[in-house]
Amino acid sequence: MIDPNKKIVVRMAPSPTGNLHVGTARTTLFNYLFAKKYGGKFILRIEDTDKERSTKEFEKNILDGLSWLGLTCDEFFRQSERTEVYKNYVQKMLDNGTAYISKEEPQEEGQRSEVVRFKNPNKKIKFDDLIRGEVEFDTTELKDFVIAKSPEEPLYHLAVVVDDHEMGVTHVIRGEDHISNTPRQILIQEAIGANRPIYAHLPLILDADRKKLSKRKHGEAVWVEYYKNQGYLSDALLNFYALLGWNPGTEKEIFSLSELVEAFDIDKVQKGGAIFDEKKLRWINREHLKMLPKEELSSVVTQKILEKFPDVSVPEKIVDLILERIDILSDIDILIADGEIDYVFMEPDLNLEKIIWKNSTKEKTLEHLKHVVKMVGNKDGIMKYAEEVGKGDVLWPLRYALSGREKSPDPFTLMSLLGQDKTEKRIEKAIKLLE
RNA sequence: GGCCCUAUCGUCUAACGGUUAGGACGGAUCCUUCUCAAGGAUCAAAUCAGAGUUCGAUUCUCUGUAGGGUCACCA
Repeated sequence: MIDPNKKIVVRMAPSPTGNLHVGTARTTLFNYLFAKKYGGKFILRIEDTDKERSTKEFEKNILDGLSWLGLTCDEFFRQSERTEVYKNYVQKMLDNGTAYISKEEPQEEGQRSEVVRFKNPNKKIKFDDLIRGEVEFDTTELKDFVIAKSPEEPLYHLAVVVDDHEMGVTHVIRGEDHISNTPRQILIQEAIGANRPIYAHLPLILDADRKKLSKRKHGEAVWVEYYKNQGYLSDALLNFYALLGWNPGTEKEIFSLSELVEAFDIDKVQKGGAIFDEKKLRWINREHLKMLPKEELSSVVTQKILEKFPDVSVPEKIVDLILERIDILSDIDILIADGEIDYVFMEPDLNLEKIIWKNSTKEKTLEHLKHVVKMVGNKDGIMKYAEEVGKGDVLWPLRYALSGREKSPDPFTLMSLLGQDKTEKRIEKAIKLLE
């Protein structure tokens, strides 16, 4: 299937009419993986022939997003800078009769009274799709479609075919929503004498209702930027995109980008659409978070804590504690906002009823705390005592005295987080409350 | 509606035409220092339907059904 003697050239051709979409990012990844796997070239081409809808802001968002993801291209083009090239091809087609100037009745504002139409030979087009196998269309129903508003203003199909030809693109890997564009583009290739690239149409990413992901319905959640802002790691996102429609043929699920390149095989790409499951994405992100260097996570955590508690010193040990409770970086904000770790930096307010474990008594609890406060730092001693008199009776009030919370890490973790002084102080406070 | 694509647990998916149809996410239950979290273990959970080919179909063929994509002077 892959000819080792022929250099592979793929391209990603996003249109800057919106922010970087997750579907675009996924398709880019597959192009990137395919190119890197076989030592090919990966071209990024901005398809901004639609001057009305394309903006520099969107282009920047797409470029920034791809670079954040680490999907770097080998060559870069912008269609708006290539109008001369298209003009030549339009002229060529006009000259050889595969296209003609057509008089039109403008139906909408901005429409021309003259456009360039393709002279449709009305034939059957058959092509081999790397993923789907043989696909056949009858192009008759396409009629003489418009390929340019004017020789200076090419439309999508023309520009794509010309560029893929000029840039030597060997493989067109794109979303399945383009499959019905393929016969049109093959027709144009034949008209200009271009080689036909090998096509591979990727299954779509679907929402929970099995529909194409749309901005209208899902808002910002269709943008890569949204996931970046949520605190997803770029490698985790890439890992997740790859598993949507592809599998390594092994049971390995967590991959770095370079591991994906290594494992990638286009023959293992699925045909059916795949639902975007954020739960699985969160899990993948957590797995990547666990592999992150400690210092990196530590600096993020520290920074977020200092936003709420400006002058505290942040204990190193808190990073592990937080890592256990989060899937994505923004979960840290939630943890902090909910006061889940306030006890580390502030003396908690204690509630008399809550200090006492289940059906224990005030007297017993007081006795236990008085005993334990003398053993701070001696974990074995406390455990031994707790086992003698009843674990819950000792550990619950101890933990509550330190955290002021019904749910928290265990008392020994708390003690090491707080240090001896604070620990003793808090237990004394609980004792006072009980007396 | 026309054309095209697709069809294995709820989800992502594995399975030379021969498996007790496997794994992962999520869920449930249990264990693990009192609670939580994390971790571990166990369990539930699928071949869209009907024909055909075959000694034998998840796998090949056909039909049906369902879902999706696409039908611009957008890309």
